[in-house]
Amino acid sequence: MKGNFKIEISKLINLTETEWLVFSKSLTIKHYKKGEFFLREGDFCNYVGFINTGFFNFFYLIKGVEHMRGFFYPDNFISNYPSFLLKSASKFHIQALEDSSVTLIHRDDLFLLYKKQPKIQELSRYIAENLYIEVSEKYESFFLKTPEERYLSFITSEPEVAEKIPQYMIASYLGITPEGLSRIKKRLSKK
Amino acid sequence: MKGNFKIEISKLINLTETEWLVFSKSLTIKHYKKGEFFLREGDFCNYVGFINTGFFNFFYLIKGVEHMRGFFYPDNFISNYPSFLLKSASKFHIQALEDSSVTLIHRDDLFLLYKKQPKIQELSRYIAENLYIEVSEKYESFFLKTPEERYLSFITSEPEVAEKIPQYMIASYLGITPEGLSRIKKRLSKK
DNA sequence: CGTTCAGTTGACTAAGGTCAATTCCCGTGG
DNA sequence: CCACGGGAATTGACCTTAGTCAACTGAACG
Repeated sequence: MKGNFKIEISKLINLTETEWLVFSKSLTIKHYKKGEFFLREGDFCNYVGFINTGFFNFFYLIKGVEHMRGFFYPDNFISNYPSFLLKSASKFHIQALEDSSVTLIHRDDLFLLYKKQPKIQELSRYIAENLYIEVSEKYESFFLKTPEERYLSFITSEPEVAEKIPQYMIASYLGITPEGLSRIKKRLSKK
Repeated sequence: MKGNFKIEISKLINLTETEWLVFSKSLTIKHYKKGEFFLREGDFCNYVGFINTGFFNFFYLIKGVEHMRGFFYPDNFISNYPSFLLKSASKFHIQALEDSSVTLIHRDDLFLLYKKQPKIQELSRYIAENLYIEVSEKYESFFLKTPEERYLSFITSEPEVAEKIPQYMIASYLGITPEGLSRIKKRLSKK
């Protein structure tokens, strides 16, 4: 619940008890049933969330085909950050794969806090920096690895995810077809 | 020169003249000859730069093969931001493709400024956010496009770059071999 | 003129995509 | 408890694309 959020935040910035109280006034908690959408394509993302419990994925829907692009786990932030920052329409969907609980803050409240509390600005800087580092690494590894290598590093680095999602989602996440992944697995099992 | 830097910065944050003076005390200008390195693999990136004039690229060197990953233009920031932030060794090279002039700030000075001037923190938040948005888009388009489509969108969206770099660099940037690009061009010319 | 290196072309190979058929798995209902 | 239905996963046949390696062309430069 909110406890976890506070713990994670305090790893990034030091808020006094009063600062925390001010901050937490802008927070709300929302629950999502499995299958519900945090955000739909075309919508504007007005919130940044922190996942207390549950699990989300995000995907592009192009010509009827879902292109899985990533996952959001507990103790991490969830948002379409480009849409959130640029106030632009989202190009992808974010959907709950399990019943989930998310702590939300609205863009307007966050931007107000930047002025009142410089530490919140520092927090957002950390978040953006970490997001950047994360996506950079994904980007680079995508270039430098074959689908087979991506599959191997996926199941070893994120086994929890790999176990709880169906294989066609994994395939899509790796940028290949279900048939392709099936063959890769077969090939690997022969080694 | 520094003028341009000031103009670009003032698009992002409003600094008073005195704030600017404090800020600019941390800045130095460095010149790079064509071929010189802004950063080498294995080095620690201790600076963020702003390109006044010139042109840089960055690439991974893996088993003797250069993997071109991107370019830095005038009026933009240049750094290996993950290395800069995490104080980790750079995994790639950044090299000047032309004689260049860069305005630099050292990590220590920047971090000090965060405490003295909250606006600088805001600046860094903007920068990180923009970097994130940029690399996210590149990442997504890489997934959703074939090499041929990537080539077409590259030459239409960045014609200046496409014209001034040799074709084997373009191929590497698109994630294909020079031969592959040669065939793509041939295929396209037949249409 | 040669030398050099980027770019092209050809022959061959391997990896995935596509489409269709089949099998597997699991939940539901008789 | 078993039979059935439907989606997920696998398999096979065939195709397309890019990789690899080697040969060749062409332009730049001494």
